[in-house]
Amino acid sequence: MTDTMSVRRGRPRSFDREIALRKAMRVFQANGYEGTSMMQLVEAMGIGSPSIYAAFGSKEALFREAVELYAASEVEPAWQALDEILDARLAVRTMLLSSIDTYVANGPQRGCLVMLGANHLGSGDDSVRRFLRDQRRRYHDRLAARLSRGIEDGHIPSDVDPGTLAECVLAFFGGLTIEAVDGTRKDTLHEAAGLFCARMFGDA
Amino acid sequence: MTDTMSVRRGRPRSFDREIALRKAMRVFQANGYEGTSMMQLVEAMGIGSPSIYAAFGSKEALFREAVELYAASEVEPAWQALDEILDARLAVRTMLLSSIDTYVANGPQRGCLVMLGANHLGSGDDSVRRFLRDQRRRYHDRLAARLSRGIEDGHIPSDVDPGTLAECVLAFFGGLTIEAVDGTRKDTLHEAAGLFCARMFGDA
DNA sequence: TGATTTATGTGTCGATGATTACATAATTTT
DNA sequence: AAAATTATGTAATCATCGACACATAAATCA
Repeated sequence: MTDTMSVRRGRPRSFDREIALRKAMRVFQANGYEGTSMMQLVEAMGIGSPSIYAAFGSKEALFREAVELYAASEVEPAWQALDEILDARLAVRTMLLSSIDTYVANGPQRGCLVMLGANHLGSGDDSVRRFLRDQRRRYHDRLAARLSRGIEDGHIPSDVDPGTLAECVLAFFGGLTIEAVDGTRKDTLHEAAGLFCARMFGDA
Repeated sequence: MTDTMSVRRGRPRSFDREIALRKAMRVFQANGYEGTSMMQLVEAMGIGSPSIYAAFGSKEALFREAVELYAASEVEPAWQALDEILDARLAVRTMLLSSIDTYVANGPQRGCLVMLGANHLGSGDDSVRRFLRDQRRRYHDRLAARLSRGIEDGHIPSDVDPGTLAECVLAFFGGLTIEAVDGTRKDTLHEAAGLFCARMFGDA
């Protein structure tokens, strides 16, 4: 069959959609959803707002794409430790430590866009917050699944509910991101994460 | 000596400042700093915006007073467990469990105003965020001091740095508030906090 | 009572928010 | 080359933001 997309006609887009999205991601990461204005996006992406709306639909749709790109390119590398490392205890610890490196690494952008990207308070009908909340739920489920497997493997004592344990890890994880934006130093966060894992899972 | 305040003259204020501040606190708690508009405050407090500015100075000044009232009336009761309970392990656990009750208790207002009251992301020159960050630092210091005393008392093993331990507790605490606004049920949070304390401090 | 002081309500200010109309420019198709 | 199609930049739209000017009302002081 032929190409599913209709043939491109008319004036071609003057910018690279992926690059523009990545720049938007940086702006959102630095300022959050409500904190970034269209003007900031226009300046950072180097194109006019009509082009943004034509290419992405709306500020919220752009934000969602930016979050997905962020999840794939920034948080996923750290979380892959869960899949790659055999010992569940070491896997979780590696994930936490790598995440800390990610948050504190690139310049003024600190903190996780998934965890802190939008206002946490506000009437519950906020679709942006619901979107981020669902993302967080997925991280919880992923953690719970990995810990459950760790129990089967005998790396984690079986007297705890993996869901509860995942809740602990995710809560600690979320608090870490707040401490990161509060300016806590990387080695301090590392020490805290190390202590947390040692106590929660026993010394691996 | 006479009253330090100059004698009250002219038209007296038609509203109770404390009551109005408490109502403002509720609005801020429900919507965060950036999320609440002056119009919402006007409606909730039952007075015009000029009266608000006359009584409190600015939206930010009102927010600061609201946060202080919140800290004194909402979080302090739970944190007093740190001072009142002799065993540091039980003190911290009681503080966490009571805090959870506070967050999930009063209707739609979930989550801690000190932890989640303002955008976490944004250029660092935001005075409101700095204000909340300083509040959080004080909680860290308070935890560290209590844990340090717990080590002296022999309730907590002395092979850990109380500052690092406090960092763990505060991170977990902050993450709990995010989970609370995400809708996690109270008993789930209780179980997580119980497990966290059991693992971090040993069974008390 | 009359003068003074202070709070209130109405309405508005300039700034900024997201979104889009409109005319123009740059392509592809015929 | 002409027609059709699509993207771009400028500028406007409508809503809302925080903050305040102004005249008025209500109290205290002399």
